Amino acid sequence: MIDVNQETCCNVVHQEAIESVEQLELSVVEQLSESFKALADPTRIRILYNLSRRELCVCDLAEILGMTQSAVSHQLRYLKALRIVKFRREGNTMYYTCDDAHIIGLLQMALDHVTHAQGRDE
Amino acid sequence: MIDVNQETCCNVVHQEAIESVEQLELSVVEQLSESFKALADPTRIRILYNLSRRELCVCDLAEILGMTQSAVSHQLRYLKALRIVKFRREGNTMYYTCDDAHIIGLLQMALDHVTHAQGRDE
DNA sequence: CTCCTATATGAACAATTACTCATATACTCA
DNA sequence: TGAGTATATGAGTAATTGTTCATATAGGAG
Repeated sequence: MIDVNQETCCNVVHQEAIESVEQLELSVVEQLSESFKALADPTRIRILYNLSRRELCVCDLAEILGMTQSAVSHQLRYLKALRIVKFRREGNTMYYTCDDAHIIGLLQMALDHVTHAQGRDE
Repeated sequence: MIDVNQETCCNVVHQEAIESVEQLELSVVEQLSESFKALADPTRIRILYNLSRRELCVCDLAEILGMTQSAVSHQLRYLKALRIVKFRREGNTMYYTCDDAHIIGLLQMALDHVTHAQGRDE
């Protein structure tokens, strides 16, 4: 069965191959990329790593990361919007934590790979 | 012990808190973000998902994704540079696969979370 | 109330990104 | 050789992103 309507590219589309993989729903793909985007930036990785180990205030994070309070605060806002970090107020000070098992799991899994698979094939 | 030299932010840096978390090496953080960046784009997620299930040519991918051959080829170059996808030539046709256990593991873990934890607290 | 401090936020900007378009490359077949 | 095809790639572009700077908000101490 030679197939139809592919303006996309070439003529040698393997129809059977195309149909053999069940596609992900686009909303699922969006959710996936949302999670990975949160972890795709070095600053956010370091923030999440620290907040997964200990409750810290904005100021502590700025000191640890060697970044401005504003830069840290912007990233926290991003993570807050995704509900990845939680926070509580104590006077003027905001304390943040990360207990998102999903995100921490992804981070830990990637970390295990990087720190373990050293000196093997890659 | 009140601490020293923090021009970063406020004066209420919790020295004990800062020192309690062992920091990641920056090179490790870079490697982590490299992996997550690869998965942070919907197009790449769909490409990797398909290539983890089956060997496909550029043309098939373009058809599946409803994108131009060029766009797909650019993303494949990106993934190739990170050694996340492999390929073989058969005449004019390039067949790509993804057997990177690390990346597939991350993708699968995130996918499990999205498709499982539906209707619970998030 | 006023001043001080910790954090949040809007605007601006440079860097990066994902795509399009045109073209180059590399292979097949005659 | 030369035409045809599948893929790769460089330049250009619009959109996004991570930061800085200046300022706003909100609570505490007096």
